Amino acid sequence: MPAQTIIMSASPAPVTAAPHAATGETLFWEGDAAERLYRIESGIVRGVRYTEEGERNIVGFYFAGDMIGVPVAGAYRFTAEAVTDVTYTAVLLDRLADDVRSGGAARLFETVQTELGADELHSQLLCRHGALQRMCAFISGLYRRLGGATIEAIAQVDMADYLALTPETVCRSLKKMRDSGVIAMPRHNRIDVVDPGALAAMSFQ
Amino acid sequence: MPAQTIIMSASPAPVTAAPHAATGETLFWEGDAAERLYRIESGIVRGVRYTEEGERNIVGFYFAGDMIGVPVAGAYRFTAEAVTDVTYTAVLLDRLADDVRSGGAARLFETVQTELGADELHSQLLCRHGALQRMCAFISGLYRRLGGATIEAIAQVDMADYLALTPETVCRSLKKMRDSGVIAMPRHNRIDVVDPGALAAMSFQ
DNA sequence: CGTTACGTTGACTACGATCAAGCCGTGTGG
DNA sequence: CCACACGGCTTGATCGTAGTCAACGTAACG
Repeated sequence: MPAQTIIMSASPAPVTAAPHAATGETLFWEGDAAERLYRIESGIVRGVRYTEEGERNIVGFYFAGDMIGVPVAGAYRFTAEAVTDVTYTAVLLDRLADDVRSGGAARLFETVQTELGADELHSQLLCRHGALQRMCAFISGLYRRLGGATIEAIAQVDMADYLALTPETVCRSLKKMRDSGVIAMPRHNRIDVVDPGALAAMSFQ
Repeated sequence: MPAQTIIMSASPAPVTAAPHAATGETLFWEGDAAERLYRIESGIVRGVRYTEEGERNIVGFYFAGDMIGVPVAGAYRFTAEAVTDVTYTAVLLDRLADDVRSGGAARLFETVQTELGADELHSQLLCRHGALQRMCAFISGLYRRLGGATIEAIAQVDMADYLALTPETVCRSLKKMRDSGVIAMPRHNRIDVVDPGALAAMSFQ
């Protein structure tokens, strides 16, 4: 069950602690009626969808500053699960409409940038032929997005489900990247980007 | 150069002929400042993007009723090219903001449904392993979207660039589908869906 | 009528999925 | 505290499939 905490209507003075979701918890479920958007304040969230055949797909990873939960036909497009401990702010849809009213055309699309951008990125990654290039492009993208050399907490299984690869292939690709010296892995779930330039170069075959 | 015709501000009485783009013409360019959205009235449009390495990617096909041209950071996300002759309506962004003002939360996301849905579909297709399944899912999706048994005018090269396959593989997959009797191809650029059920079934391996 | 782009077919190859086995780290119960 | 089990990671061997290269056929257009 997702955490149901939301920012209540009118209590501006003392900002209570931001709502929180522990590792593995679900923020919202695919298909549920969307009442609010979630703005991630800290931590990592993964967007999950299950195919008719029962395969798990990851549609995106989301980070601090991202706004997720945009509905299609009133329902959430994917299930949002906390990869790490996550703090977030919930924004009621009605409240959002007010914002747009005052913000005008420019603000109109701000709220959907995250999901539009995430989907776009996902397609671009999947278009790359070659497991190694896909992995390099993925890690390179994370490196830029997170603005730092260290990527932590994302399981290889999740990368596999995101990039439409098998866990074995992900593992082998990471090994190649280690052997090439573009990354280091002090622990299994931690990737240090050593040579960002070479990493980016390897994204384009 | 794209057709620059737009619906002018206040002339409600006699509806002039809808703006028109001939086969191959460009409606808008990736990266251009987005001033208006395009609502397709008839025909087929493809969304195109070129990678840094010069490869052509097709990000989506759009049909009558679809609204395209949603900007990210003020710029169009892809180039829109007319696959067939196309008629469309241009909606100024300012006008759109007015609409949202009067329409409230529900209308807020209506304008982005097309692109959000298209990106989602694209990811789902690309996630399928197996060229035949990908092709079947693609054709099956077109069949449902177009609400008819006939799919015309989409080149195999375009399908290849959309599904991240080679033209050769697309051709061979279509041949298999012909041999299985799920589709017929009276001409090279026309596909008749003969057995929609079997087609859908083949989408899931 | 020639040119060009697209489609078709075949032979070969490379890459990633699959199957199988073992390893490691974490968490739980005796 | 250790034993054990579980999930995730790692490595190897094999196989199938889609990419590649090459050649030819066919439709569309000026």
